[in-house]
Amino acid sequence: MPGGRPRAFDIDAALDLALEVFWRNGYDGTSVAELTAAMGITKPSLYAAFGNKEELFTAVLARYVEGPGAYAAAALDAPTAREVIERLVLGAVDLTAECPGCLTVRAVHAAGPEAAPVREAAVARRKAGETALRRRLERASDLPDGTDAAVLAALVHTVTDGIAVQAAAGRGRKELLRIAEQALTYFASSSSATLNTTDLAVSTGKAESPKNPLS
Amino acid sequence: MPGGRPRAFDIDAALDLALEVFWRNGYDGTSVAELTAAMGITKPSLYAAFGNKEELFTAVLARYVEGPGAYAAAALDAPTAREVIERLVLGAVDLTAECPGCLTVRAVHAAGPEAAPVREAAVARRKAGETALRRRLERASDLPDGTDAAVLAALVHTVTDGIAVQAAAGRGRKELLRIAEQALTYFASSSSATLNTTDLAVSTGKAESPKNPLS
DNA sequence: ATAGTAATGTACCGATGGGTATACAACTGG
DNA sequence: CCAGTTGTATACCCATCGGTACATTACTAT
Repeated sequence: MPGGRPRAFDIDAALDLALEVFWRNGYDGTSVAELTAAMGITKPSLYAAFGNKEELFTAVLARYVEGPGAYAAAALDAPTAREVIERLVLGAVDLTAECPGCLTVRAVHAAGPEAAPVREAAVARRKAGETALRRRLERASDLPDGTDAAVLAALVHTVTDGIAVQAAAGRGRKELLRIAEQALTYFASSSSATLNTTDLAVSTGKAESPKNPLS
Repeated sequence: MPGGRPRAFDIDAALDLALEVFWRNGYDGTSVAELTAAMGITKPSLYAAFGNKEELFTAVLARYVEGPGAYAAAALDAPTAREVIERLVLGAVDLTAECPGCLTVRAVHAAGPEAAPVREAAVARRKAGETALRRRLERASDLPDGTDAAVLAALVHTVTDGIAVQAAAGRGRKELLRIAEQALTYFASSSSATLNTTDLAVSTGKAESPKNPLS
């Protein structure tokens, strides 16, 4: 029954353009004027279609995980835990090398009380991804017995976050790749060398751990 | 010759107060009004003493590395590479757990052309720290032969960056510590298990891409 | 045709951003 | 006491911020 003037732009295409801007400049580093310029629409159109800047960002975030971030979900389908981790880490390099920085890493750093919903949305997305990884690792058969899947998932996440920061700090793709490979070498060496009884290395079985020498 | 009215506040104390604000909100998330409020001075005093917001930030950055960030330089004095790395990683936990996020990580994400000098200053500081670590690792005797000190230094830096992001994303100190310990376990296991190049860990050269499906 | 609806373009809103002009207050050397 | 100098306080500058009012345009249903 409803008529009305038809929208003169494609919602998803506009979201992709907005994504690019948010990706490069972060949430609070992006102005609505920049968004409308990039999207090729006017402010009233933006507000009519997406509500406001914050809602637009959460829509962009959803498109991000289904688009550029889809590799992460796909990585979980790899046959072994090691390959899952490898795909995640190398995928992080590809993702952040092409356009420095990671949308959720930037979003987590959004400042100010008015950006709180944005931070929370980003944290929720990150948590969901990490939980999925943890579940996948729990089902894995190629990890040493006693491996704490939650901690390992968090560590992998930490490494990919670090890669994103390194990319944002100007590190080029080649360097990022070497860092990623080095990290994977460490992961793999532990994974295959469970019996590699080194003096202090193998606390793998226990959550008990090295002591903290710092305050 | 020169007289003049004496400054009514202490420069270093003011810098510390500014540091706290920048730390919590990042460079472009912090307004001059917030700064003056926190520092207990007026805008003209701030501009007279520090030049402008950007110069104030670089001064704060210098104080950061000599203050809260001093643990990083001190860590290099540890007797072994392993202990150096341990101190750096655990130090990152302490640093970022108390006040979520890392000043330089945030600064690297500062947006806009006018923040370019800030980004560059942060990148320079980070690079200097990493170079110092690399030099220290080159002198170490407890690393496997053939270890690439530059890559290892970059990886450690990547992990500490990741920890900062995790802290900013709301991870608590206890969790951060477990992640850090897990990372150290991997480092240690390889450190004794020389060049444990496992079969597959390296799909290396391939730029096989998750690829960005969006325009 | 005409009524109803929804998107568009222009032009604007108050609030806040970084930064400053100007007048005054507090110190120094003569 | 006075000139020179330098920090402080009030009050203001313009640009930009996120968000909107309003009149207009383009469509559907009757």
